[in-house]
Amino acid sequence: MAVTTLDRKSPMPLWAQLESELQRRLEAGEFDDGFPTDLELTTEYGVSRHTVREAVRQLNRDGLLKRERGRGTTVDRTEFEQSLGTLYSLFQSVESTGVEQTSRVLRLEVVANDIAAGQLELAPGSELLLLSRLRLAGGEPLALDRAWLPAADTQELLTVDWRHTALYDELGRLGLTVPNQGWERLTPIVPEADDAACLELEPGQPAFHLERLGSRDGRPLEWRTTIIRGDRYRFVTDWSTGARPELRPAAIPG
Amino acid sequence: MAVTTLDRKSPMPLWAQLESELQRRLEAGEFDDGFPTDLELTTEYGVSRHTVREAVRQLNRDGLLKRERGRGTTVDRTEFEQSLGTLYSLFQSVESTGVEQTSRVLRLEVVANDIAAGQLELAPGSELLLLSRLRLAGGEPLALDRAWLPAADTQELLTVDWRHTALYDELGRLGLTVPNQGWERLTPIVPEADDAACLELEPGQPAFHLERLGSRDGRPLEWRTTIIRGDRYRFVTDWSTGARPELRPAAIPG
DNA sequence: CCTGTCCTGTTGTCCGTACAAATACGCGAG
DNA sequence: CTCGCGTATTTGTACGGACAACAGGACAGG
Repeated sequence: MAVTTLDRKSPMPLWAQLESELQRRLEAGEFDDGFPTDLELTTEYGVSRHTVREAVRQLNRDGLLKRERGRGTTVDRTEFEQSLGTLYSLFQSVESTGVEQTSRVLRLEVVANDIAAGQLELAPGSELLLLSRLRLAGGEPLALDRAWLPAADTQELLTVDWRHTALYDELGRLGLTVPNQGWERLTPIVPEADDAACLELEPGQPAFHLERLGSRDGRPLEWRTTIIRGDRYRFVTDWSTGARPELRPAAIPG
Repeated sequence: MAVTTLDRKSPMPLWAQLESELQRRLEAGEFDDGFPTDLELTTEYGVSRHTVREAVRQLNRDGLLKRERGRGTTVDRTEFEQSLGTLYSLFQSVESTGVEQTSRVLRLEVVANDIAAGQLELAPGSELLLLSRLRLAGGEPLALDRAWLPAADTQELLTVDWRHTALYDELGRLGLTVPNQGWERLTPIVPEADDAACLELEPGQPAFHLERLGSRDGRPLEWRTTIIRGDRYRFVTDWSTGARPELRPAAIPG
């Protein structure tokens, strides 16, 4: 183990070098059983505690670490989930109200869909795994979720019991690639008649339409469209000064 | 001016007290002609430079200040606008495409509206100033905007030429109170027939409905509802790890 | 007038120290 | 065994100093 990877003659500040070094070791999983204390890092790298704190402060700000006075510094494993975007926060916010969420699988099969294939950068007519679920919150329909994945290497997903689990959790559990970046797009729509019936919406009632592409290092892995009931779930943002504007879905009681 | 507003026996850290104090003075406009240097603040408040930097660091992180080595610390006047939420970023993003924005005033009069009065915490039947505008981008309808303000003290707004100006700009220009906090709520709707006609939307087409309450120090000042064409403007968020998810409207070309 | 140099002011980085506050843990009393 | 207390550990806060990096102005020389 090289302990002195810090170059005092480098134009890059010491704390920045230390930050990169610690992030590298974090991603390598070296600190899964406890992060070093400030004192340990000062002796290990031969820098002052001030420098250590400056480096750790950045990692703490990015949500990779959680520091607690008296307890020490720990690795925050929730960071990735927090960055999963609108869809994740929707189900998260519903769950935080204490309402139980379940899924009813409508379709789980290999299909062809040229729109999804195009988003996944596959040839038209490529075989795709379609997972179509109706998501319920407390027994009431919440959203209609369709996810397309390349059929290659995802055959194991066909045997999963999807009623109480999340797609990414299953991908990780089966050792498949989990997206680490992507984008989402939100539009208002009036659902098709059959979709509206699924969601128990009156015909002609509007809803949110969320499209989502999940990728791993730039390679598309998952195309998803979600229709969210607009009468029971809204997006709310506080823009009080100081707090960053952040849209998060809010369940409407009743 | 009391210079020593810092209480060393308070449980709140010195740097946090200093941060609040500086933010107050910032909003009061005291530093419009230059922000003090670290050294000046240390002598003025009798704390170490470390404490000053910790306080200023927060303000810097929130985007209120911009520090530059050798040059000094300056007030970043773009921050407030950046925190104005969805509505601001909508018009901002449209403007960034180079398309010219204009407004056509539909109504500008004193009315009574119990929903708006309730949001503004006024008695039902209170007199409100209603500013109803159709917002155009490049000649095409973009949004239908209705703003209600307490009629008291806002009579001057009746004489403004609203075609090329923003509500908050006019409030500031006339010396009236400008909101500094608030919230927004986004839902999907199918606009009423006459609203749809205004926006040149086919009947039955969905749109975004944005409701907004702007306040000053907790006192409601402005209730606004905006209907945004959903076929030409969407909310897009990137959730690549590291970058915070941020919804911003995206104009759809064509 | 233009240019390069020096000087000054300002923020960034880095070191040292000390105490406070919160938690974890061992140990003795009951 | 359980509870409470004191001690050790760990991070937060706050002080001090020193030098480096950078921007900008003053100034001499061409």
